[in-house]
Amino acid sequence: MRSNDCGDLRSDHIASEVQLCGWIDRCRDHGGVIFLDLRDQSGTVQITVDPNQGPELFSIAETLRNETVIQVTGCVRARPDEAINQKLNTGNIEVLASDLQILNQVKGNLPFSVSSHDEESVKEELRLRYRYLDLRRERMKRNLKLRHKTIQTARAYLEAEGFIEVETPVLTKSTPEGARDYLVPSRVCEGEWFALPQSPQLFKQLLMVGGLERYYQVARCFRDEDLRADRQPEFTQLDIEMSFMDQEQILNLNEKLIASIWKQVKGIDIPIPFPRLTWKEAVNQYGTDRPDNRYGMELNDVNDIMQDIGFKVFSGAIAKGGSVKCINITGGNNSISNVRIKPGGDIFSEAEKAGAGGLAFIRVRESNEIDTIGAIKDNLTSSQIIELLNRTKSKAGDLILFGAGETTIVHKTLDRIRQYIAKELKLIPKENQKNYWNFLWVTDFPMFEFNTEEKRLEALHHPFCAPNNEDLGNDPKSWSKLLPKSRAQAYDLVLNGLELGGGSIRIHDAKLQQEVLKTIGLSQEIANEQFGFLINALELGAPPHGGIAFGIDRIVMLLTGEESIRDTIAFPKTQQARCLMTEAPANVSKKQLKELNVESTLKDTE
RNA sequence: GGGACCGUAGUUCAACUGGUUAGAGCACCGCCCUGUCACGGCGGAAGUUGCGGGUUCGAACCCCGUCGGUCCCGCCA
Repeated sequence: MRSNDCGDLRSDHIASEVQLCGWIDRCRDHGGVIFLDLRDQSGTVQITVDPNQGPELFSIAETLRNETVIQVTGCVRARPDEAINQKLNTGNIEVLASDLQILNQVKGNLPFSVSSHDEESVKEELRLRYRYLDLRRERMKRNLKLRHKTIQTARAYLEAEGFIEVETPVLTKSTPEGARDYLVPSRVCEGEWFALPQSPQLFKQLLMVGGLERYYQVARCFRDEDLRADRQPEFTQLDIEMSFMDQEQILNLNEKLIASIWKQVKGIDIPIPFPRLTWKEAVNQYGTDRPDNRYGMELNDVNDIMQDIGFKVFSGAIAKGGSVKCINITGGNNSISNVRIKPGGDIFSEAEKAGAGGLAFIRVRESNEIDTIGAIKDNLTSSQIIELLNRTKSKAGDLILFGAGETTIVHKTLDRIRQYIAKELKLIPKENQKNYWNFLWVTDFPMFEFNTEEKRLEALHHPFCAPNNEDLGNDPKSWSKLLPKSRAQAYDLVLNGLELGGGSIRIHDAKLQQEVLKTIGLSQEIANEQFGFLINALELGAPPHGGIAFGIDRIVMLLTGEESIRDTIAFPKTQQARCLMTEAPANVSKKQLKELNVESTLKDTE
């Protein structure tokens, strides 16, 4: 149907006869001559329709509207000097049409303009309803190409490293831990249900037991939880697992993988190895396990200074087992007014959203003088003030903000304020600046955290992470005592405050696996019912193994600079997990439900 | 489950404090135009202000409900 792509035509093609297909991006009808911008996947080129080429051709051209699909035959020719358009890659030439076929018309009005010349922002609701039109636009096309390149680069790298891609089931078994499952009723096995995988975790471990040694998969994962800008009910992981590799080797391999993606996709050399923080360091210094450490304002623990002072908000918090921590904002005296940190202010309300009751502050003046509320100032001795200023490395002109209370709330509050202020004061590097891409490994996560609602320990990552050998020791008899306080051989890759991926060394010992399941409160019976196949496999020659999974959608979001992963996915869902284009989910017939032995408990509204 | 914001011609936006016939750009339709490239000129059509109810002499605007979208908390790694 076509001999060339529109966007590829250059001066070299002058005098050659070409056939092109594509969409009308725009037309300019001058009465005597008509210019058509013809667009295909490669770009656009100007088609010139001259009445001298025949009245039939010309009268067809007069009827053309935006987004009509046409086929053009014509001759490439140089534009007159005064008509050269430097803004276009194809701006030196044009195609003089000799024949023009309409391949498809546009009926009625377009829901929105496709041409990239119309940069007006179209409501996302419309973009999603007519996603195929949105995909024709430059932005989505660019994002999907970049996504493709990201995945291709990963495949090439892993191929070179001896990995093989294996597909794992989408219809699988519901598991008790983790997110809510999407369920699929089985027709054949009456009354029983499949679940869609939250990740291929167990299958990839079983591939290792199966001797595959190096596996990867671009795997679709499903989680039936509420959505966010960076969360979709179905999303894609680059899932990797390998045998006979320790944590150090796995991290090395993966930072090379990430560096090669950034090199291929963005042309940027990312220095390796990536910096590392332990989980404990991350939480203590930044209040979160995925810190953005491109700007300062680290958290300072001032419990020792504040524990006995007369200001009860501070000393009382510590007495109850909580903490007092603070961040120093360089030059904050000028950049942040009191109104903003007092009740009703924007910074105060950020603290409130994190669960804080208040937001204490100290303004640092010359000669170690401070300004703050009387209740704090009157209760601090000058040596305590000097100690505080030293601890926080504060100078005259700085502003110190405090969180006091339950330690997790203090961390959450200061983490949130830190990020908010960095954004407000424009402390975050721009994409063209050198330290914009800030990769970080966070390691040594705890194995478990306490779930206060259910009053039991929960796996922080998942219950298949191997504990740290030093923490656990060699005596199985002491495992039940040592496990709850052990660190895991688990790691997360963090980029600019976003978690890109995470993984761990897995347990390959059946006894230890059972002990971990017991620790999170699964009885032996339930553990066997849910994970018997895994335990059996671990008893039949499982190699030491570990791996990682990266969130492809998030990686592409960062590479494209988009603020939502929806813009990296061809057909995403709305926050109500609905597809506006197909209108899924939708009702099914009673007959279908009956076959599946499923009945709705919703009242019939018909 | 909870909080915040949004919904006006096909589309992007406007419409003062509740006050005449809800306006404009682009798109669309008609006419004119041979070098434009976000072409230009003249004219035209286009609206259940998401939907339902209420308050009011009077509602796009205020109130209640509902549907849809976005962001966030809870939830989720």
